[in-house]
This record gives sequence, structure tokens and C-alpha cells, in this order.
Amino acid sequence: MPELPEVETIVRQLRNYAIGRRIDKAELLRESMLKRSTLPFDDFFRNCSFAKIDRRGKYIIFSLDNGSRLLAHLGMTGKFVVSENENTADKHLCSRYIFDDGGCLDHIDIRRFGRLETYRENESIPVLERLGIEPLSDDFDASSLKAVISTRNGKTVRTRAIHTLLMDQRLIAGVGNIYASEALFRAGIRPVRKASRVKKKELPLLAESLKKVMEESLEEGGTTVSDYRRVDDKPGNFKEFLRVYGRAGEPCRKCGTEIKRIRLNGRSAFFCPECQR
DNA sequence: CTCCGATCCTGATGGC
DNA sequence: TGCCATCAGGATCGGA
Repeated sequence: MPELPEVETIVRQLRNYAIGRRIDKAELLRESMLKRSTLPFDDFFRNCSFAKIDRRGKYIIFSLDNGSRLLAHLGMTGKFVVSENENTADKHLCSRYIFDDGGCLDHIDIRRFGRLETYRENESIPVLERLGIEPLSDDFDASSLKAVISTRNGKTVRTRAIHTLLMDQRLIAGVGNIYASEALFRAGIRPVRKASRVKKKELPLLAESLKKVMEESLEEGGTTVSDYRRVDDKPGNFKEFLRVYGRAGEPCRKCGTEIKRIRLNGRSAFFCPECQR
């Protein structure tokens, strides 16, 4: 499942591969993936090329040279893969962008939990406006984490589990199951602990942990658990560095205690009962 | 505010 | 060998 480091890896590769190449044809093979209907899909890409590719949270924003934008979310199993020609098509091909030099960019999503949206120049993108702070930005530190964690309006106490809160895209953008679990392990905090019970003294380490684990993963091209692939169709290498995620029943790398898996609001969380309190 | 369940979807897995 | 049922889960939405 692509989270921030995976999406950032994809975006960086996409910039190298797709920017400036003229799009001959765009095809939408899974029509239900396009959530906002405007023009026919191929008309949207007529006579243009990708000018800019950006990431916000887990979203990819493709800006065309005519000012229009394509918004993509990869859901659980989505990927963008480059290929030399258009002769072969994956069974789960959702959309495809064929360049005038014969190469093409394939958008594949087995479970189709992802989505595409198209926007004209100057149109606002509502889903992006609802996103919280970028954890890899300079703005993200102990004090901004405190602002997110403790209260929203100065009165309400946050009773949700810290793990649940870290994954709330309205608060922090781009954190999913893997990095929430990994950051909490590094910070020595149990995923079930109520956000309001995270002490002020723990905040610098938690903020730093989240930042570091995502930066380290980015260095390795992200984490491949099952479906995630980079644009060159290679897996990310960070899985072997994970300390708790997906390691239920295995010994903690720090103390040897068995790693536990629990369910929190329908999501899996992994932790070491000894190292995290 | 917070949680819960349903929705979208396919592949892997386990039982019989 | 094969046919169900179950499960996983990112985001959204309606309801409690």
C-alpha cells in the first residue's frame, strides 16, 4: 500500500520519465476509476504533455502544459509503470498514456481502490484542501505535532488512539499503517494509547521518529509488502528494515519479546509490548 | 468528536 | 481438484 515514501518515490521517477513527453493518446479502461466526470478522458489529454508532477499526502498531481491537472490516488494496489511499447496490456490496466515516441505509462490497480480526478486550470481540488500537515516539511516538528494531537479548538480533548490519529489524513498527510506503527515503535509509545496521554516530553521523539522512518524508507525506494512497485516495476527495499509492521509473532529486534498485532478501528497495528508503553 | 458499519474490489488462504 | 466463505484495507459517508 503506497504511503508517503512510496508515493514520493513514484513521483520522483515519474518526473524523470514523463515530463515533457507529448501524449499521443490517453485511454481510460476502468471508467469507474474516474470520480469526477468532465470531458471524455482522451479529450482531456488532447495535444498536451505532462509539465509538472507533484505529491500531496498520498495523492499525485499531474499538471499538463495547458494548465489542467490529473489527480491520482493509488489506494491499496495501484501503480504507475513505464513500458517501451503498447503491445502488452496488464489485466488490471486502468488508464494508459501513450507518448508520441512509442513509449507509454500504464496505470494498473488490481483492487481498484484508487481514484482519478480531472481538474481544469484554476479549479480548486477539494480533497487536497482537507489534508493536514506534510510530515517531511520543515513545518512539522514537536510543536506542530502537539497542535495536531492535543486539541483542535482549545477545548476538546483527543480521546482517540494515537495510532488512529497519526493516520488521519486531515491532521497529518501521507501516514498509513506501516509508518504509524514504525514511528510509534521508535518513540516507545503503544498504538492504543490515547492521544491526550502522549506526554509533552515524548513529542520531539515521536515527530522525529515519523520523519526519520519516512526519510529512511524513501532512501530505499519505499516498502514493498505485496503490491507496491516503483515506476520501473521494481519493489522498494525498506521491508527488511521494518521493526514491527508485519512482524506479529516474531521477536522484537531490540528486546526479543514477541511482536503483537491488534486491530484499531478496523486497521492493524503492530507493537512490542516491552518496548512500547 | 468519535466510532461503527457499509461501500468499492480482487487475490490469497483455509475448510470441506 | 474445486468451490465457497473469509479477510485485508484507504478513503468516504451516513448514522448512532
